[in-house]
Amino acid sequence: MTTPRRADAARNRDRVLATARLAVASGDLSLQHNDIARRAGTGVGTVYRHFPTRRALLEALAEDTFTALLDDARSARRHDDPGTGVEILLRALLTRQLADPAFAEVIAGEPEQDADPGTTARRAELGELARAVLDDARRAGTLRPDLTEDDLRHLLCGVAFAVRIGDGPDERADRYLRVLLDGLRPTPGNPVDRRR
Amino acid sequence: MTTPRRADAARNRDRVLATARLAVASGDLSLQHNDIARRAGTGVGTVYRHFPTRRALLEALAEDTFTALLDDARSARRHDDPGTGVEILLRALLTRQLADPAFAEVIAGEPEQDADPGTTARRAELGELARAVLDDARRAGTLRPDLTEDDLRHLLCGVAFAVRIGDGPDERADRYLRVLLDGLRPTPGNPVDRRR
DNA sequence: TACCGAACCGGATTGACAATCCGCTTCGGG
DNA sequence: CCCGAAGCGGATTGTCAATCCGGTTCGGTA
Repeated sequence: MTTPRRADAARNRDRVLATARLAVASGDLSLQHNDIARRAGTGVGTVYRHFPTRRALLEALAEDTFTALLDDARSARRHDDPGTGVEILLRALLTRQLADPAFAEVIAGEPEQDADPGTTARRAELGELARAVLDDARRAGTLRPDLTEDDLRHLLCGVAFAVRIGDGPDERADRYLRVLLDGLRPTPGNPVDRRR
Repeated sequence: MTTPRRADAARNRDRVLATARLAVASGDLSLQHNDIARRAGTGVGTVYRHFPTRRALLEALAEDTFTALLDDARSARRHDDPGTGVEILLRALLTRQLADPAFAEVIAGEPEQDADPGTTARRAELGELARAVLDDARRAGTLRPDLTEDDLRHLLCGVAFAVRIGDGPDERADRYLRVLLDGLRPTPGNPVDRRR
């Protein structure tokens, strides 16, 4: 499923992908096969053959961003101060989502058995990296202990959602992220449970 | 648009609404007019007449929850301790969304000129109540000053989104909400700006 | 009660879009 | 150069959205 054997097939796949990317960039996330086929100058069948599903198309579109995020995560892990590592990781997770709506949709979904193997692998690697970064931070006492890496993924998808609502995808991202980061400290005020 | 003049019209409207509510309760948020008409035992035309739009239907479905939330907000405002007021308000905003997906969708959207007057009014009142509650809290120093009531609405829609992702809409809601509430304090650690 | 115009009903119909399937074309290894 | 496999395209079928109008029902009035 990565790259077709025949040259013309590869060419077509690229054209479709480019067209789809263009559509997303222009704010159209619907990714309708018929539409893309017409714009790409291919038959509908061709689009369906390469990407049997909207989700398949999304995942292909998100691949680059996902890979870039893995790099971000690795550099977060490499960082000496665990608190900063967490901040780098989460900020990257937010930024990448805002920059690439296709990626945002992919990462917000739960892993599925029919996802393409590449996406599944990347997802797994991200999970491991995140767990490592978070473990360090918890050990260092910079992070409340009751949140898993999936919780944080969910929360950051939530923040991305919050930023997308309303107009002006401006500095709100920073503001919202700061709120979240502050909330991640181990129960500020009193050490264990601060219930009113 | 509230209630039709003729008795049969009112009856039909109620039947459609009840059917739609049932569909949503069963997890189907698509609210397809044809489908609802069939299940409600009316013609499609009838459904379209009463609710010209999916959004109109959503808003009608959300009305009760929205009204209940206004009560919540009033009681939050009535509370003596501003910090607790905020917590009550935000917890209600989250809980109501999780309990009523139709309401969640309505409140996540920005106000539109073609929204029904009732919804617009409720939205405005909620805005005023929230602003009051937040102002009190800011004056009392319990709340960071750089967040408007819209920011908080956005953030809580984000948290609701985060909770909906993944399975088990269980205790995650509490956990996520606590993180947010902690993050809302005026820059814990140092008073003004704590940028590492 | 009987009448009548307005309000309402229903579903046939038109149109947009999803997804498949198969006869034809093109590729590229031998 | 040949030929089987791989790929192509779009006609076609099915699903659903949305409208429109001839027929029906309501309820105010005399």
